[in-house]
Amino acid sequence: MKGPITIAGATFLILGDQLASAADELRSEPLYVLRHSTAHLLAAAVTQLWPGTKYAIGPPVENGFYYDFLLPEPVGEADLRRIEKKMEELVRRNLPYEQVVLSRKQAIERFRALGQDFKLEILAGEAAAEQEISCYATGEFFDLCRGPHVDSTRRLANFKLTKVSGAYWRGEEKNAQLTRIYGTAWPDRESLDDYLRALAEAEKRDHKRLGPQLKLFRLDERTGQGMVIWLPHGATVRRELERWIVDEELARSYQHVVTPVVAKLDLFRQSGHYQKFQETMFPPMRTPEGEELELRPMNCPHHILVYEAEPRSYRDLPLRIAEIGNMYRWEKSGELMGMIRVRSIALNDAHIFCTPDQLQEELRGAIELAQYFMRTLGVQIHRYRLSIRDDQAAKWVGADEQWRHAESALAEALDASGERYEVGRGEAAFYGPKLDFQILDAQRREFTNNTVQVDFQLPLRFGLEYIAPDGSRQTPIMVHRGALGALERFTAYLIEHYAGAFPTWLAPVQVGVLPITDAHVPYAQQVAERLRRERLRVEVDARPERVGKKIAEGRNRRLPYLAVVGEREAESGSVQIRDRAGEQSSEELEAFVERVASEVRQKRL
RNA sequence: GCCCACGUAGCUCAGUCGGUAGAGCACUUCCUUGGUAAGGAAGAGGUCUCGGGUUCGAAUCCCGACGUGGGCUCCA
Repeated sequence: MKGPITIAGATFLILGDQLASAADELRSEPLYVLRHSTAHLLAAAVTQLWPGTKYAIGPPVENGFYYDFLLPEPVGEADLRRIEKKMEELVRRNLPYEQVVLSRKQAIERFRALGQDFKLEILAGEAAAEQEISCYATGEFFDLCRGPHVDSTRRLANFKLTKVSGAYWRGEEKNAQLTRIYGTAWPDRESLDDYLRALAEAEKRDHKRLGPQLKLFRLDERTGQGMVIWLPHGATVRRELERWIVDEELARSYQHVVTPVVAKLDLFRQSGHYQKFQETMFPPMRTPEGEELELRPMNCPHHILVYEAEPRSYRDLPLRIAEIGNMYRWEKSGELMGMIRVRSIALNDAHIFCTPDQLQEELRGAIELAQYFMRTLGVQIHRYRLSIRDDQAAKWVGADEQWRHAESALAEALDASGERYEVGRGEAAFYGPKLDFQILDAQRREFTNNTVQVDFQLPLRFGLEYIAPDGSRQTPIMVHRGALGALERFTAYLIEHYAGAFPTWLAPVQVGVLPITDAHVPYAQQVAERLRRERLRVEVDARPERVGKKIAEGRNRRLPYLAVVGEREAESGSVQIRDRAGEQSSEELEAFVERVASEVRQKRL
């Protein structure tokens, strides 16, 4: 399951096993060694504090490390301080990290004597082939480990334990749940402090904090979990995005449709969603008349019905059916997160029905459109991932040949785009491989923002056809593609990306007009009216407050422009403009109107 | 769903050993009409998430439910 694989003549590094299976060069990186050794230090402290603890694995990860334990009693965040103290004590004792190479038999005996069942499992599993078993001893702590490590615990000074969570042994839900303790570790005090400071900064851009603060959205338990209330400001941002998306798609020969969020359950039986995706679907509704209705988890079946609305000829293809489609997924309660992971989802969705000859170009077009959207918004795709099957056949539907065809088609389209990408085995959709556009949130957690998928299955399940030039009936290929992604997740991402300071064209309020005294309110209203005639979004702050306060608040609200108007401006028909950078300028009202209107037209960043 | 936390005014948060509720901002009213980052005063606002329990007495301790956060699993 590890190592490079080859698709369509190109070779890719497999992701998904994180650093735990890192290549040998990576294992010797100084920072990797430091964090890996700190993980051992953590385990040494924990096993001293809680004798009888069984330790599982403890790899370095981005910014730090963790170690998984089966503890004799529950351990929580309140215990972290105590564990850190013990770690510091071990650091002061200047304990060496000593490599001990044992024969397979000796190793098994040793870990059996220690009662370390997880290590025995590893010896019987992934380390089964090795005859010489590398172990490391640090004081009384003894671990199965390839190393390398630092020479002594005294090299480890700049660490901090950060959180406790549950984690399943070998990452499988049916296995025992272990206690995972996370920490961060750095070569020097400054790097540690910088990292902790950056975390605190990231919290300030957190969409869960900024969203309610800027009145963009709220979540209320009375709507049910994962159901977003888009407040007027957030709805404005979303509406601007939607208008833009629809315009751009219409310009690329997409046809927009509107379809309902509820359908008979049989529709999802036919599509296969109910068989393969059921645990992510809301339970069916049973009507008094005995009908079974289902909230749709995806829009594809409805778009297939659009395709079927009339007989199709090859001349109709490619047929690009688009919708900003609402769908509902029953995500488990613990999986929900702010607006990034929700249960009511509005996807910038489309299904392209095409011939095999057209597939390449359609995939490229879908990739380019997504990139155009991202470029215009000044956001960056963190990485591209080609998600393919793994060898657990039960998870996937369709013939091998079609999967291979689909995988190579995506790989070729990606190659043509010139983007570097990685391969995610086992990350495919149940009906076909996909290309995932990955983004990072403020805390550098990775999410899939958008996908482009090739699908041979659904057209077959629905018996879709088109008449080919020779008069024969052929099955079209379906491309499922997002471009912007889900509006909830993407808006959350934008809030964090811009730290709430949306580009003017997206800003819920673009200009705040601030009269200096009551006497200037009529002129302020005039200015606002003029701006509104250009379809700009304006607010007049007519409260009897000092202009300094109005400015402070306008800045807190991240308004792109504040127009201060007083005696001078009213007389000369001008505005005193203050932008978000704090730059001030006096401008003729007409010049300002044109400047902002043009900035909005150009969607300037 | 699972593990670990958390839940006090609209928001951010204090609240000691169990003794009956506090601040700042926001809101309302009054004063102030002030030219570029927060004027002054007063007022109103609470079933301390909900339900049980322990106790003479619970925001505080215990149990459960609900919700939120960080992870795990899953995923756009």
